[in-house]
Formats: sequence, C-alpha cells, structure tokens
Amino acid sequence: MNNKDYLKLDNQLCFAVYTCSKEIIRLYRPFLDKLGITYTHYITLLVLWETDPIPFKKLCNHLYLDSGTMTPVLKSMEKKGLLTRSRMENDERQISISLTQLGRELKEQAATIPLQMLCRTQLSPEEANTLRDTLHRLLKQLPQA
Amino acid sequence: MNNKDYLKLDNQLCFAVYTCSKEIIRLYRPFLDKLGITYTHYITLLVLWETDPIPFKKLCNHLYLDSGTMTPVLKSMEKKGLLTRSRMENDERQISISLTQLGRELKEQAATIPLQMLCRTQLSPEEANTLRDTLHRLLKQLPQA
DNA sequence: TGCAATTAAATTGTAAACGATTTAAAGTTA
DNA sequence: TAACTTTAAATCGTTTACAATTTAATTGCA
Repeated sequence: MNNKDYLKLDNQLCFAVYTCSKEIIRLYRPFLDKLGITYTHYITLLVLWETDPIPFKKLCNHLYLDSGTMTPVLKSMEKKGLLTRSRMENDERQISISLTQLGRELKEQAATIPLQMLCRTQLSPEEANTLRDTLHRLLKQLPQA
Repeated sequence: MNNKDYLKLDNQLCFAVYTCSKEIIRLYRPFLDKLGITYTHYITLLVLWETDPIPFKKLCNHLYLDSGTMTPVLKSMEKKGLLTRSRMENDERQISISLTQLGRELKEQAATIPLQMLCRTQLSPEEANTLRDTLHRLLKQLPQA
C-alpha cells in the first residue's frame, strides 16, 4: 500500500468494524421494537437467559460495558419489569441481577431473531461463523490497557 | 449448531462486531488525545483530508452518520478551529465544509496513527486487509431499509 | 480493634448516535 | 404565480458510552 494511502478512510479497519456494527444494530430495530426493547437491553437479556441470577460486575464484564453505562440501563429494564436488582447478602457492595417472569418469557419471542438476522446479513452460516471467530480472536489479542 | 445455542451471546456475529468496534476505538484514545480530538472528529478529518471542501450531505454519507449526529460534531470542530461551515451559493439549503489551515496541519501529526494502530491489533497487514475487505463486503450487502 | 487501602456501584460530565420532527430553500405543477 | 412536493440541515428527545469522581462496604494490617 502506498504510504499516503494509510490515512484513507476506506483503508481503515476500525472504520469498517465501526460502520458494520452500527448498520447491523440498525437492522435489529424492527425485531426489537416488537419486543419493546433496545439493542443494549437485548444483549443484557442474552446474558441473563444463560445465567440468572448474575452479579452486576460479571454482567458488565460479559458485555464489555462499565457501571456508568449499565447502571442506568438496568434501572430502566427494572422499571419495565424485565429484571430486579438487589444487594447481595454476603457483600452489600454488590448487586445481583435476576430476571422476572416477564423477562424470562421474552426469550421465546426472541428465539427467531438470530436466524432472521443471519438472513439479513446475506452471509452463509459458515461465513458468519468464520467472521465471528476472527473478530473474537482479534478482541482477545487487543491490548487491555 | 444446536437450536438452543442461537441465543447464546458468544454466537452472535453482531455482538462480536459491536464489541470489537468499541475496543478498537478505545485504543485510538491515547493517540487522539494528543491531537485533542475524538474518534468522530478523526474520521471526519480523514474524509476532509481526501476531499476538501465537501458538501455536508456527502460527508454524512461517507461516514454513515446522519445530520442529527454530524451537525453538532461539525459545530464543535468549527469551534475548535479545524474547519468552517458555509452555505452554498447556488443552493442555500446546502452547507459546504472546508478545512482550515489548522485542520490541514493536523494531517501530518496523524500520519503515524494507522500503522501504530495496526500494530496494536496484533494482526499482520494481510490479515487486517482481509478482515477489512470482508466487512466492506458485508456492509455493501446489508439491506438498506 | 481501628484505620488505611481496596473494591463495587452509582454519579457526573461530555460526546456520540439516531429516529422523528421542524424549518427553510428549491423544484414542480396546476 | 401560487400551492404543493421535495430536499437539506437543524432541532428535539431518548439512549448509549465512557472517563473520572464519589460513596459506601469490605478487607488488610499495624
């Protein structure tokens, strides 16, 4: 690559990732609107559908989001009746997040979303898996600090 | 893939893209802090360093950002003295964006960022290019609506 | 035990990000 | 030419996102 091309927008890996992220999340909207939730709510529920209850900090780590982001998100989800937040008995600093019945029931309605979204990416399941694995590998090898 | 695995967080392509995007942008911070700009300012400058002046709408299209996002971004960059915004003579609805001398000069200071960032991804140039091209292809084939 | 250090979540301030609406200019047509 | 439509950017409201700080609980240790 020519030296002067390094600053071209279309050569930036980050911009490609960043734009794909936003555009894919935009495609979730019609599906998530039906459930009355946002993408952030959705990924929060994905974690909780796997692990319920879960400590606040663990949830944040899974989602790569910090307390400044998650505290208001979880409060709004609590307000919607999707989950409850409670202090842990053995350590009053920690918060435990649990799904409500409503939060658990949403899982059924969400069950068809992943395949419909895969369809919208126009990728074969194999291509999607390969790309996802590449990104996971990249994520792992990024410097933490 | 087992049917019940579709809703697992780690199987979601979107979440992998979304998380990579945020983590890579976080790695830009030390570099951009030195220039006193944000990542959004940076990609705006990347476009302007290639095309100057440029119509507002064209800039938005390049960046996949809408007027609601870009109007305040460009106003803040104007305030910093990086660019100027002016109505077009032949069509008073349109805004033309031009770099200032300061905005042009930043390009030199930014010249080393892309290679330093590539280094931080721990990817070979070939791997990075392949991944970027895959994402561009995906972006192109996503439904517009 | 008592106090410093650490840890966890909340809070604060700033900057995106985007859908929906508004305002104003330009184009279209009856 | 006047009314309607379209287009462009700005504005508004809501939700993320994160760095930095604060508050409160716990842990370590002198």
